Amino acid sequence: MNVETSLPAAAEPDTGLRERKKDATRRALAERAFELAHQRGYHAFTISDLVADVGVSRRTFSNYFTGKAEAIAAVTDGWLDDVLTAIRHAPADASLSDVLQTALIAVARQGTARWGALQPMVEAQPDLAAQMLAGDEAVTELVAEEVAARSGLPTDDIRIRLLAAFAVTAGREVLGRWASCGRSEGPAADEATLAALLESAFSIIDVTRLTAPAPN
Amino acid sequence: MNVETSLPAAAEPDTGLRERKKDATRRALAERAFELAHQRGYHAFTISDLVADVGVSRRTFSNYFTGKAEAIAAVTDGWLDDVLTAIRHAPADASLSDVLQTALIAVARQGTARWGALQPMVEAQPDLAAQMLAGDEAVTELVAEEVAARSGLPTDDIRIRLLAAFAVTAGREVLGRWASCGRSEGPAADEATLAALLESAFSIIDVTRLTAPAPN
DNA sequence: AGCAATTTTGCGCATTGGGCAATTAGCGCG
DNA sequence: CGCGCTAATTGCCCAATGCGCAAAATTGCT
Repeated sequence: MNVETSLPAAAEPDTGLRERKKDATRRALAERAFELAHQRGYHAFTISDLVADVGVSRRTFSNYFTGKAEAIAAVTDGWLDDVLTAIRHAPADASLSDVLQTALIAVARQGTARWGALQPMVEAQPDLAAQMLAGDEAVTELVAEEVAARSGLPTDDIRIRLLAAFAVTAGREVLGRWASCGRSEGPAADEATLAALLESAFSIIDVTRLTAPAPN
Repeated sequence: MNVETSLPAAAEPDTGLRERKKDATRRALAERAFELAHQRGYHAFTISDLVADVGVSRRTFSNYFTGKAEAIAAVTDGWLDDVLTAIRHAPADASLSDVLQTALIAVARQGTARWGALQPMVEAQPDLAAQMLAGDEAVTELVAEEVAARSGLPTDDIRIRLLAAFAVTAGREVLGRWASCGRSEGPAADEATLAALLESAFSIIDVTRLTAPAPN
């Protein structure tokens, strides 16, 4: 439809009222779905309840999401941008490992509160878990592109893809542990714990050999 | 309801007719679901069609699977056992990296044919993709236990878990590329390609520092 | 204001997931 | 062999879902 290449459009590709309204409904639906699931329980409310609360028709919901799980999972939509911009803004001479860790710290700071409530739901509802996992795939794809651009290797290099996948998985795992266990100490100790977890996680990967070409 | 429902291929804790019949029905449903999805397309048949083919009631299907996706995904149930036994039977002095690669080779040999047909379906149907991803989580858990036992580290060591997750992801990725691209050469060349892919994949991880304890 | 594009909505329907109770089929035991 | 016991299958049912379709409402642009 639109030729994106000629437009700068860095910040706001479309500030029209239309887009903003669409965004608003989408956000409202996702937000309320999350809240309802958090308070009443995942199965304790129907899509009809949700749309009644938000003030749109039952049919409109289906225009935005295919189901309850997708709506709830959408509350994490913003986190992706944080990760990507964090990667882009990283100094050019930093190691890939450090870049990814920094990016994960960024998203952890902002997303912990939500994750604390989301994590138990995800673990209890296979529906939601599957949805989140599927979302991770998309995130991995985008992270892989960033990492590829930074490393100069092709996007479909298997190592790039696996590195991105690792980063995403590590992020989820670290965030989960951080949100659930280190809640007793102060914020300073929390930051230290987070960094330690990340370092431990990334200690099993080695990106120093990422210059040679790959077979596929 | 994930682990216990997988099909016991190697060991048979219960050889009663009852269990064997249950296994048979489950297998038949999964198998036929896969076939139908393969031939007609994922959305081109209903559960009612499926049960009519297999010869059980509509209600019985729901006793085994929660949906079409779960049934189809169940055709890969056996692969898990191959991976686990491969890990267990590996020599005690082999490096973790090698052990995992060998295990993946084992499952690749047996599962390629199926995967060749499954892969496109999974990519086209988000339903299925989510289901497979969710299954990977269960597999990761079991692999993590094996790896933990072998390395002497606790199962919930974050590095163990991430290593297992990496292995599973790498397996999926390598298997996918291997099944889709290297189909022109002979079987010997295929084996070489597979080994090369695996080596490339595992080149980004480093398990030499896995002796020190982890913070969490 | 007026027209085109897009979104929202109401209606309807095939499909689904699962609770419940009745029926059937393996299994152990005397 | 017959007889309970347990576990699995089935039919019946209904709330909930996902989505196609066309009408109505809203926004963008001139």
